[in-house]
Amino acid sequence: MEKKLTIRDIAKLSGVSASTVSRVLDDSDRISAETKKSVLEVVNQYGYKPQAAARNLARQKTSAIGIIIPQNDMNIYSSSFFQEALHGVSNSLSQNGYDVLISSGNPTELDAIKRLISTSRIDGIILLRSVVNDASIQYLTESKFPFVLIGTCLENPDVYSVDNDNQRAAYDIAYHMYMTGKRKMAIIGGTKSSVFIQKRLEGYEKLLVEKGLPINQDYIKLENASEDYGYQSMLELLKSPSRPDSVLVMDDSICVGVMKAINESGVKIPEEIAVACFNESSFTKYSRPALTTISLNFYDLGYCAAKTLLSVLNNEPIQKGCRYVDHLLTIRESTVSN
Amino acid sequence: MEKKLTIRDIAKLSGVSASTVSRVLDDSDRISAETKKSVLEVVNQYGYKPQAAARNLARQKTSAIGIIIPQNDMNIYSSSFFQEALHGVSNSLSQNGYDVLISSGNPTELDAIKRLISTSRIDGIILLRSVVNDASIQYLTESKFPFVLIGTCLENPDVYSVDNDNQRAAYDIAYHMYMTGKRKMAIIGGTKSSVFIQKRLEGYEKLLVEKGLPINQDYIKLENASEDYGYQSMLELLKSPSRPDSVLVMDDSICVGVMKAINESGVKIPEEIAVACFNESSFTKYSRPALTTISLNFYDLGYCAAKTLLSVLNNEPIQKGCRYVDHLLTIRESTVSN
DNA sequence: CTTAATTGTGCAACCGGTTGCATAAAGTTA
DNA sequence: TAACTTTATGCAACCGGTTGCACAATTAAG
Repeated sequence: MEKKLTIRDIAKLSGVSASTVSRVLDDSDRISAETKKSVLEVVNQYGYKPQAAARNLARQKTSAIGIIIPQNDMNIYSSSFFQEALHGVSNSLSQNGYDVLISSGNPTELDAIKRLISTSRIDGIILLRSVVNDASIQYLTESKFPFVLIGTCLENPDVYSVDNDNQRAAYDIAYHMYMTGKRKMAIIGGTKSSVFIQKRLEGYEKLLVEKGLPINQDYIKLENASEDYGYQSMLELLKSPSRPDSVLVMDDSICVGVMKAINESGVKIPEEIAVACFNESSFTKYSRPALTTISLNFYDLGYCAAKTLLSVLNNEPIQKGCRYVDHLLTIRESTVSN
Repeated sequence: MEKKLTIRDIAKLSGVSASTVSRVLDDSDRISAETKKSVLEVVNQYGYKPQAAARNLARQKTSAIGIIIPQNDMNIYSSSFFQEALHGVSNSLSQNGYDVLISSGNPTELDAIKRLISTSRIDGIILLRSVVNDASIQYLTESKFPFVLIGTCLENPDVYSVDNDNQRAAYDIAYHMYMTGKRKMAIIGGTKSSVFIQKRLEGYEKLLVEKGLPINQDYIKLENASEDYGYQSMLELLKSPSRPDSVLVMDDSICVGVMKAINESGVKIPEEIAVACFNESSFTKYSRPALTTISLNFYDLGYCAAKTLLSVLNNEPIQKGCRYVDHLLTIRESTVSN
């Protein structure tokens, strides 16, 4: 590694002062066109890049944002969630000269956040969430540190958040079922205490109401998110006198149990019962029949969250509260016979 | 956010000079015990933390290392690979006051690396790799920038790398097969051009040789890594006059095809044929029967790579070349009948 | 009791950028 | 041509830490 050039070296080489070089790199309009050109030539020739630490110190901002690596207990999301979201965040931010700093939440997430903030390493933070209230959100809100939430829309309109539209997603998948002739839809898995499950239930019910279908409480199985709960609930539904003709499952892991129950009882998919579930995974792709899924676009979530955070940091006027990104309905054999 | 305290504020509050505070925080031995105590009191009381940018500038190091987010084409690894490795890296580094900076390889990985280096944002880099030679490694080697490789052991002993012991892993799984009475083992999936597949083949053959079993070239199906290749290869083996009694599959996604072939032909697992594969995933856990797997410990990979990099950065004497971390054999129904 | 060695602390320069303000040069206006 | 803007650039201070060196205070040695 040869010696690093400083801004004063570049200044000397182009016959101007350091301040002029600095302004050229900032594309200030107080510098003449010729000066800009000649300085940029030198800058490019030597591949000069301002040193981040010096710049950050002078500007009193870090040009970095922080993210905490989620523990794997975010089981509502597919495992590629984090990686894809990160790509989105990183692409959006690097276009604007920002870095992304990550930290495992060690020992706790809140500790990690405090550490990043207190050493002035980051200007803002992006949080991945499935719950509404927790210590980190409260801390950030109180300290007025800029942050954006991914994965949960808060009631609080002062908190910026980016989420998938769970209500719309459930509605879309129910609509698809309806269009393939299904009229007796069940919904399985997850607990009503989660906000995103509530939203999905709303979407499901919205379609039923719109189409004049009855809301049958026996078809709503939302007490637990385990594979076994999926298995047991599906068995019950299959034995019931008014067996549903379609089922929406809230997660692919729960769907493993659901499929097991259906296969064991020899009921035909999708003719006798159609199956669709949330979250794409190797199971949904490789299952026989392959499963129709609603997959959430994690890249966009990250990209949009980063954009939002940038706007906040630049004090740009921006709509407060929650914004939604699109989801993707992948139709496979489990809902459409070929 | 109230005004940030500087080191001079703390100095004033504790009645010493800024340099003394700085030295106290560095635990320098040229400061008396009493002074340390009284300064630390003030520091703790106000929660003072030195500002990273200023410290980095003065010390001429960034206390940060970089990682490029892999594209999802690292299909040899389970999808939790990155996340777990990152946890390992982050935990190891944050204990030593280092930050982890990530970047999507945009537009290319090499560009991302050059950007991070040229702005002096990082002191070192950790690369995730499945191939031996590429532009990034070459660039880093030539510019003598400190880096550690995860996932590939290079021939070049000047490059530090951390990897799973693929040879040992294949040996272990073959040993397990042998101990359950299997004598005719096949090995399926992946191409011999990958270093890690070669290593696994070596481990497989090592066991056969040790136990005095013949190496049957017909049992070695290493031309392709697709699900379909797994399906076709397994069909062939099943139809063969000397049908194997066990099969090691190089990846869980390939194993999807293998399982499909076995199930279609009605052959019993594990009695007639035992199945084991590399990489844990929802498929291997939820498959019926559940699959015996070798899972690589990604957290340890990251942790060990970070430790290695830290040693390099601190010029500590350290064994050059490659080091291995342990893997985990998870025995399930597909190799042991209950 | 003087001199030398040791220990603890402060001064001030430095890291490499940025930016308010002063000023020289060029352009306008009367 | 004098007075007034406007435009382009440089000076120097500043961001908030770190660290070599000087020096005062204390202890040890002669």
